[in-house]
Amino acid sequence: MGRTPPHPEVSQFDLQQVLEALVDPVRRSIVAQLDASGVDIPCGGFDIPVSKSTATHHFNVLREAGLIRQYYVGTSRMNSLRRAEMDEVFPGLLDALTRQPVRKT
Amino acid sequence: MGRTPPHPEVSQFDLQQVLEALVDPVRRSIVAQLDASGVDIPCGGFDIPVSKSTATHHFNVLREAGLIRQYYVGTSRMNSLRRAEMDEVFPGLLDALTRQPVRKT
DNA sequence: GCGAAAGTACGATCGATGTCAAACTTTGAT
DNA sequence: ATCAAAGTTTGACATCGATCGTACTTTCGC
Repeated sequence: MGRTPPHPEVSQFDLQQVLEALVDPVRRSIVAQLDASGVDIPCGGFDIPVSKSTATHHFNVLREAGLIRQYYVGTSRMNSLRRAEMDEVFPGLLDALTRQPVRKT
Repeated sequence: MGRTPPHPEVSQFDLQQVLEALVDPVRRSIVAQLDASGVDIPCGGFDIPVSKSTATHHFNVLREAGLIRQYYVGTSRMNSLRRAEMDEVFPGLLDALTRQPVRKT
């Protein structure tokens, strides 16, 4: 593994892509948990009701949209919320979403 | 026709449903056009690249999510953005979205 | 009344996406 | 060296939703 996956630059953030990422409740929950905790969290450290392979998919979608940054620490893939960068490009968006609890299903 | 379709109350607005409505570019374009014009617009008065039956579907989704209010005037169905009510329940959300241009696709 | 205009209803289609299981890879610890 | 832990990859599957065409309904104007 060891390789750092590609991350989009701020200038490439796309609203459509960000919305498609955030419309999924599992992914919105991941973002909410990152936002609430304030620290980076490994993939396995989230409370989400899906299998590991599905989780991998969700993290990929979030990373490709620019919502999280991922880096390895040993065998763990850490996830960091790109809060400031998102706020810069889409001011108010994450605020509006994290202010609300994520729906159950 | 003549009958007024059902509209959700503010207390029933659901973030998941609102996001699912706004993730579609056509629907986001409808909301943006309503927001920009400031006046009510009949279904046929929007600049959207879909057939009439598809348009009907999109307006239904927006209405059921609480984003627009619909009422008949003759054979025309008028559409009104429920801006204040949305802002009340999801402050900042419409601001964040209408601030951005709707992507082409 | 009749025709046109504005939508709606109803299927049907087709692509996208969320999901999982199984096999694999990489890293750290013993 | 071996094993376990943490993710990834791949392929399959199922569901959902955007789309359209056609037929239908309602209302307005002549």
